Amino acid sequence: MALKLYNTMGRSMQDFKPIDESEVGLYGCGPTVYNYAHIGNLKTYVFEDLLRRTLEYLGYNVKHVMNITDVGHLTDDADDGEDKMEKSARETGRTVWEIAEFFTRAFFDDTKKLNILTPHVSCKATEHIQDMIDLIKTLEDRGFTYEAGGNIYFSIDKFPDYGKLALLDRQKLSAGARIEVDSNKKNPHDFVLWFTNSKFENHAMLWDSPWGKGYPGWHIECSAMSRRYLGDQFDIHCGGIDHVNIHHTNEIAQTEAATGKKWVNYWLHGEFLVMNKAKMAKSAGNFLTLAVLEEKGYNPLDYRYFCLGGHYRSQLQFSWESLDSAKTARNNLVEKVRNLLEKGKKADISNIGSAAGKYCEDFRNSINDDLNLPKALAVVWTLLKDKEISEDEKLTLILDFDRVLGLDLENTASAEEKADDVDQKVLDLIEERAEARKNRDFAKSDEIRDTLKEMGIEIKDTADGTKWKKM
RNA sequence: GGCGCCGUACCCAAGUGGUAAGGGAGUGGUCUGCAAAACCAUGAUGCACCGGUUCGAAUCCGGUCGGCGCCUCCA
Repeated sequence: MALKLYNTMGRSMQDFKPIDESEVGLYGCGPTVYNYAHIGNLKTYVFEDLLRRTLEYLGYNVKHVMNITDVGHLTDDADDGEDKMEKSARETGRTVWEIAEFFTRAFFDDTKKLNILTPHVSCKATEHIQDMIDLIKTLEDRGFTYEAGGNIYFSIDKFPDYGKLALLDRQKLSAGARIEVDSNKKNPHDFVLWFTNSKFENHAMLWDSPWGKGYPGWHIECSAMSRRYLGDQFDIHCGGIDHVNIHHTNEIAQTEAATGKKWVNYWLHGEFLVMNKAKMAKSAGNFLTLAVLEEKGYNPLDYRYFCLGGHYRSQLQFSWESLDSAKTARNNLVEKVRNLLEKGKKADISNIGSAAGKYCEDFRNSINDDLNLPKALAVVWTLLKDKEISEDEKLTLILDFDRVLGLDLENTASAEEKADDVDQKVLDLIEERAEARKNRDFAKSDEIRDTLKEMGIEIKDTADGTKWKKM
């Protein structure tokens, strides 16, 4: 079975066929670095990571590009809200450049903890201003722009296909229902390519351009940078579902207007994380970062496992209860892999038996089915319970599957085995307790168990002696 | 108001025409000084509700109720 992906363009499941078999071009919209990413943002990056890993698992050579939006964008209101980065800088007494640097680093710290593969190219908007200017000039030369009130606008009426991704032709474009329309716009859905007219003095990020000193509109950066690194046409563009209507719609208009060619073949969008019946957002008061989860004792990979439990195209309900269940499940999985590592030996995947091969096929069919990771996880659990499969084969298959799951099972399972960083005192106490148990002094034995628990060490008595692990 | 999506057990969640995956929790058991862990067993005659199509519907069609998102920066 070939890889099938749900393409937002056309709203249908389609067989994936790359433009060039030797390299798949993948572009994902990256973060705007004015604040920490919340776990809802991170859900989308986990999804994109699963997409990339799936493609690589299936043998494709992927070129993954992601932008870093380090030019500020507007906080609210049509085109005249305050710039998010400037606001963050003003509030914290740092420069916008420091803000961008700080939160870019924080973002990559988070993705690393989630075992998200680093994009082959991470490109900053501020380092590609010239590419954007060039693209705007092309649009200008081709007659898609107009100047009004000091800003350069894209005229959507010049681009007949406008809105095909978002099915906008089926919608009545009723802009201005919630915000005041910028009176400079010929069509309410026109958007700014270049601003020279900022409402705010001391706007720190300004560049020279043929239209005057100013800064780029938001949508142009993705068009310009994806084009630089992936060319005029490439395979897959993904991002959050909220980008369908405006951002991706505008990107398509700009890029296709400039090149005169179809741009991207597959558009994939990740659904939102939902908490207390609302999408996660700072304004909704349900803003959780990965750091908060860590403070509460969760491993970032618990959150990754949690994301694996739902399909990327479905909203995922966050609750502490469901995160707990993901944590327990991941711990159980790691425990099983640890046992397999102790007893089994990793074999060559091509030499497994036919019964085991069936699981390989099931797993592959699951991810081929538009990245059905919940189903793929079910395959893993069913495999673990199957008594017909040897432990060597189980280990081999699961470590192979983990190339997609990205749970870092081999390292996690073996790392927790190491005793290097444990206090000698802990080992002494365990020894002392064993002695007490031998003498049937259970009061003392239980007391030591409590002491160890306070030290963060959990113990269990098995037939092979007492085992312990960090909680 | 327009557009898109969703409603499956206590929780999370697959399943889009052939008789309900998986995980967590719970319960019972084995083991244990006890505990924990582990292992074994166990859960929807049912898929928001009503009607229709069909030999057959969670899945298709119509309606009702409820929820989410986008239309404004947003993952």
